[in-house]
Amino acid sequence: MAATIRDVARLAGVSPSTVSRALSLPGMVNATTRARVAAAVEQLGYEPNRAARGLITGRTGTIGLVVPDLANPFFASLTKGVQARARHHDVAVFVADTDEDPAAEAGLVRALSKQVDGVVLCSPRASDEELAAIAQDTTVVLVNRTAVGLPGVAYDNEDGMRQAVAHLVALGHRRIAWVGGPATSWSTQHRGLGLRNAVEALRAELAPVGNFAPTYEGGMAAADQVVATGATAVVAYNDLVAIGLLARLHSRGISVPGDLSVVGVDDIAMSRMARPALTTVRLPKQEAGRIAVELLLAMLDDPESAAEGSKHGELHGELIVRDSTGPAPQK
Amino acid sequence: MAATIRDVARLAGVSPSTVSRALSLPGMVNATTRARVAAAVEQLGYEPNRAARGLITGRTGTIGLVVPDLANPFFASLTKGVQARARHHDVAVFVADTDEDPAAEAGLVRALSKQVDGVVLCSPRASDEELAAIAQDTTVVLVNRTAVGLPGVAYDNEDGMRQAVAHLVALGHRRIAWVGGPATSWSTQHRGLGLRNAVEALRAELAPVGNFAPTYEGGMAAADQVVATGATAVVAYNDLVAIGLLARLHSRGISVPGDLSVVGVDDIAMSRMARPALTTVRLPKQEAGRIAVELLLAMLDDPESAAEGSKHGELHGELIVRDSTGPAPQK
DNA sequence: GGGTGGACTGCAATCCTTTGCAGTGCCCGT
DNA sequence: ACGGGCACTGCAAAGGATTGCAGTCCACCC
Repeated sequence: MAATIRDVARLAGVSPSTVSRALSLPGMVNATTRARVAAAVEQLGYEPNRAARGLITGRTGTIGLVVPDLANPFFASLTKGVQARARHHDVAVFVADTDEDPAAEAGLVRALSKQVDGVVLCSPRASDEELAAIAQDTTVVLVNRTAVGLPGVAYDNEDGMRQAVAHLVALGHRRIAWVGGPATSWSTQHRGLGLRNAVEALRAELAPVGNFAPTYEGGMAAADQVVATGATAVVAYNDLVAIGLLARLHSRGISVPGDLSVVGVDDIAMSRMARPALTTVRLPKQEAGRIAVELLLAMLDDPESAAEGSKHGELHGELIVRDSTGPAPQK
Repeated sequence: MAATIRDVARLAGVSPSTVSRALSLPGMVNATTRARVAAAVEQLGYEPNRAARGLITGRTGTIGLVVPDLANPFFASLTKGVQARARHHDVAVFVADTDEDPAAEAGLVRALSKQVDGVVLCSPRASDEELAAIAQDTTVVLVNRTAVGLPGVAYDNEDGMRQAVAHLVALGHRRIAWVGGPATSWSTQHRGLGLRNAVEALRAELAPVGNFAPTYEGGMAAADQVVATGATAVVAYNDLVAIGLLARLHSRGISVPGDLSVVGVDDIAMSRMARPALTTVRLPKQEAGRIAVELLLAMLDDPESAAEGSKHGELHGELIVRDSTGPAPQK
């Protein structure tokens, strides 16, 4: 059906080898020949068969992306970034969604590894050991976390938390509650740490209320405990949790930001639509996806750089102040 | 590196052909031979090389999915459904996001068509002619709309709108505003039609306020016009628009549902987090993705059914009543 | 006992492209 | 005038799996 390299060769009056070279190593063929080949390619609408090319080069021109949940806007943005960047490099992306099941990750990556050159893995919960095992199968770039020995792109959570705390302290808050996400989550750990450091540096006080699901429901569940801490401000694991807090606080008649200021993390689309619009630390999600792709592709092109390992991208968050934070209430 | 079919053949003491058959046409090989092959496969961890197989069978074991915007929760859910179902069939999914640029669709499908067996296309804006042209390149299943001669899965918008109107009329509303999405959108047209029919059947009155972007901003922009119609209820193109309406109405001090009832369409995650929680027509988004995959795979397995054309899936929406609708105000 | 058919299995071609190696022809230097 | 080198091009193998065709072997029938 589709034109093959032989058809092009025949039409251009050259051998298939020459066609192949004219396309991939233009410097190696005479300009006039190259033009004839180009014309034939054009006329026939020829495009190299990727399977055949992959068979011989060992490369598929495809990368995989594994995320916990596509329906989560955070991962959707990430996916968008990955996809856009990959297309820019003429690389296709297989996406796979683990449905928030960390156990499925390893199997998925293994299955994927046969069909792709490498994978971008977003695995907030897995341990470093599990990740190391997964990385045996194929070239892996982590996103949204780091792990020793593995390349990845992550956010500077400490810095983001510092910005949030500085904002709250400037508003007069002294006691700040912290609603963590899943205990095993890399981000929870780093955000918690960043918060402790920031609070200490600014002579405020942190009131952690434990670990909750990183969802709207998680936020609803945490709200009453937040109130019980007596804090005048709260930092939530992410925006979904913050919005859950907002909902429960509202139904309890607690005013935000009058009685309690709320800060989220991520800046998903929903945040600016929340009522009150949510103050949050914006994470450049698409950017993370883009950088992960660049990192992965660079490793693929030059395996040395992979060996040298631990290539990292680090991204900074930016505090977006909206209406959910305000001056601390006077006692 | 990885084991090939010849390695397996050697270990099992048979020819590569027999291994191939043992795996894909088990009935053709002797049970004991098959067992030996199976053991060898197991021991070597053999998996057929997809590129090599694709080269000869002409099938890639991959389908494409083209959506306007992955970051839109509606399409994210759809993607999730497609992806899950495809994995179930051991088929990989390339996803591509057109960034809401209908002009990019054709090119994207064409590029994709070289690498996939077929594509699931979500193209709300393209004309029937454009779609027909696109479908030349490869096997296409439409999702979220229909077009003559092309298979697709769509929602019964008329029915969904009828449910919404029946609900509103039962609450005493007689004049219902309608905020349409992009004029060229298939869904806008069908929802508008369904609304007109339903309103007529129930002796109410429709007040269309025109076409807006299918976004939060679109809803904000439409709100004042909705108010100006004097309607006591409004149906929005989708939930995003409805949430935008909610925001603007709130800032104008118009009570929902006290002064005005609001109904959306889609039931995205955000809707139940809105304030007030949004009454909406829930569309089975993942289900649509799943069915589209089934349809596509069936057409691929049996091209006849493709020729017979116009295979369709139809899905029904379900009205989810939350807090944004209430009794019509007494004049 | 020879012939026929059935049940398996193997051979070899094929899918399409890339790439190491071996030309071919020409130019230039000596 | 001849050898060497350069620039370019072609040959052929390779990559891994599938499949039409042909072969082997055995059992069974007449």
